Amino acid sequence: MDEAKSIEILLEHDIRPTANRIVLIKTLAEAEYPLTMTELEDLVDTIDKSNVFRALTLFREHHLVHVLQDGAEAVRYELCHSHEEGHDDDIHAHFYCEKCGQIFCLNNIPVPKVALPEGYQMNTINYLIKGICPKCGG
Amino acid sequence: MDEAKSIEILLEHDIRPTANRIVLIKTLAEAEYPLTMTELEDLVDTIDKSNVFRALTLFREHHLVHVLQDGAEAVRYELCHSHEEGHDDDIHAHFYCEKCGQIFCLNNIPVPKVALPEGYQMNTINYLIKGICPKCGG
DNA sequence: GTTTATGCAAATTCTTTGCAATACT
DNA sequence: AGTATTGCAAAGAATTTGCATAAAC
Repeated sequence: MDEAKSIEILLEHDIRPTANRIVLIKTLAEAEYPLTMTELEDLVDTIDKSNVFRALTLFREHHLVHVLQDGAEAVRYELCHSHEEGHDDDIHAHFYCEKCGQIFCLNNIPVPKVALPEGYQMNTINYLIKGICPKCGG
Repeated sequence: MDEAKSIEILLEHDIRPTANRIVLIKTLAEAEYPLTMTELEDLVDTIDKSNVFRALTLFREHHLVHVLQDGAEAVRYELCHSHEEGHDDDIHAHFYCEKCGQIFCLNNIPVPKVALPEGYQMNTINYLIKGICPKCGG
């Protein structure tokens, strides 16, 4: 992505296009997969991590980036219901409430499967729906 | 869950049923949603966190628990492709390779949607397929 | 008696904040 | 001038390891 395009994107989201932010956008755009903050830090090691952090926070607030693997922000464990080695035939959907932060298991909603491209072998699926739960939706 | 059942589960997975592990299994089984390590630590505050950590690692290795929100273990950012406030109409599937740890965007695989129970409002979906990527699958 | 599990302390890593200096309008 | 942005340093939080003791087989 060229600089002009980065600036355009920033302006579209009402963010002042500073030099640092332009580099960050460019780096994010060119990455082949979503980056962690740390990876982004390492790719643009001219920018201090506190600033990377603040830029990403700002981008999120302005809906310029979205966060993958949730907003619960953490590794979570639950018991497997199936007892076979290697895979889990009880994969159900989960719901993450963006207001109260709680995770709900939607046990009776099986995870829909998709056809994978050639060469990919599926083991399990994380299907996390994010939104507002009944309690918070009032 | 009673103690006998916890012991049975541990033995089924070839794990020695020590007192600590029995408590951890019981706690995980009774939790209404997947727990973070920290939450588990707090629920069973008799057990040191290093031990909780080692027990969970063991459980994972023996396929007794599975990990939600991936094994990349981290919050990741990527550019939004849609520019509308509040939601993202470019939600596509992601693939996490359990061997090399890389995340792949499956851009041409849209995330399948499911019908939510009454009261839940969806905002976005994380659809993460875990398995082995073409490179690692040889 | 040998192996396995545990607790404590401490090392790492990752995320976040305080503050003074700098850049922008 | 006044507000927004930045870097540095350091605080917090979460995860992970080393090691000596205790428990299990």
